[in-house]
Amino acid sequence: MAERFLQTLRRLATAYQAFAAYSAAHIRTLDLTPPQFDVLATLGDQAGMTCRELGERTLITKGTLTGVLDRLEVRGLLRREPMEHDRRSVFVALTPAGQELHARIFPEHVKHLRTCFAALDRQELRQLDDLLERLASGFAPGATNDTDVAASPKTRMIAAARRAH
Amino acid sequence: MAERFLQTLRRLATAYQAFAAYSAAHIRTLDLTPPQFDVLATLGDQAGMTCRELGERTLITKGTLTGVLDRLEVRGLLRREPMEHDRRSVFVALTPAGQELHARIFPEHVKHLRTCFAALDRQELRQLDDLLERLASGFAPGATNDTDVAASPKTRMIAAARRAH
DNA sequence: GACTAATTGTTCTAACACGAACTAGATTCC
DNA sequence: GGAATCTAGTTCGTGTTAGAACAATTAGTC
Repeated sequence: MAERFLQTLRRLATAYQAFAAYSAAHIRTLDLTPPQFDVLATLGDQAGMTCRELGERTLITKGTLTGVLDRLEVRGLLRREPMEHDRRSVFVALTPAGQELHARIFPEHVKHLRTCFAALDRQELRQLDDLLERLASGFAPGATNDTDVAASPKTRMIAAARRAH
Repeated sequence: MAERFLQTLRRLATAYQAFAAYSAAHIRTLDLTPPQFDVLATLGDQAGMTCRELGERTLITKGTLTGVLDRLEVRGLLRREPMEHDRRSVFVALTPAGQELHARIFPEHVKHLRTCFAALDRQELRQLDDLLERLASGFAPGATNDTDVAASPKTRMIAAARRAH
């Protein structure tokens, strides 16, 4: 058999793409972009964090993050403050308006996503978990993340998933 | 359990992201962007096709595709020809230089990707296939693709996977 | 045959995406 | 304590992304 793994790769990409499209379409109706939603989801119910930590969690590279935060700040959903101990760092947090928006749309979006997974029962979810984890560990060895290399590609609802606690 | 599916969602996104990053890093060393590689991989060893078909296969929306094709055309890797029967359509195909490049880098990239899947044996690949397919079918119901809605999100090595025949 | 509707590809806008260069501030090391 | 090094964010350049508006063309309908 010629390259059996390519079929699985294709399925992985297709499944992810379909899901991402479904999620993004809903987010757009909420008047946000997917990266903006990721930031909102990551900062929601939190005191705040530095740009560095926020970038690591959302997998948004720092260059991109500046622009995303700018747009949220202009809309009054987010604020930036200089850090006291380390004046290189910037502390970012949601404003009350941002928290309010998060509280309103985050549960709604999760509910919207849930239907995607209705086709799999609990045991299958666990099975899929297991396979995906082993797959990912195969090419994230120690994660040789020299600074930026880690947070490369575009994310999407990762933040949402992370907030499952 | 609060939203069991979110954990699986996170794994799915993480696995895909990690893979996409790994693949994209290699593609960049070949002096191409991922979408450009997708086009090259889709047109390789083929007579050619219309923009519409190319867009469907690579999941690149038509607006984006125009720019991607422009850049490949400028580099002499691709050519566009008017279609005879339907003068709305454009026929795109690789030039000899494009075919030569494809023949040189496509096998190399597949080889590079293969190591990612070394962690799973044949049976596990099949199992993963099955779960992913059922997952995707869960939210691609009839695919209510009124025109563009289908080809929404960013692709990556999808074309490579498709060319597994 | 003319009118309407649908399709193809391009153009345009706003937002991301990555890498690289840059500034300002903190650490290390001698 | 000062020089070399590292780190955090911003800015910039090129390319991708989706969506919407558009012109050109074809198809469907009467």
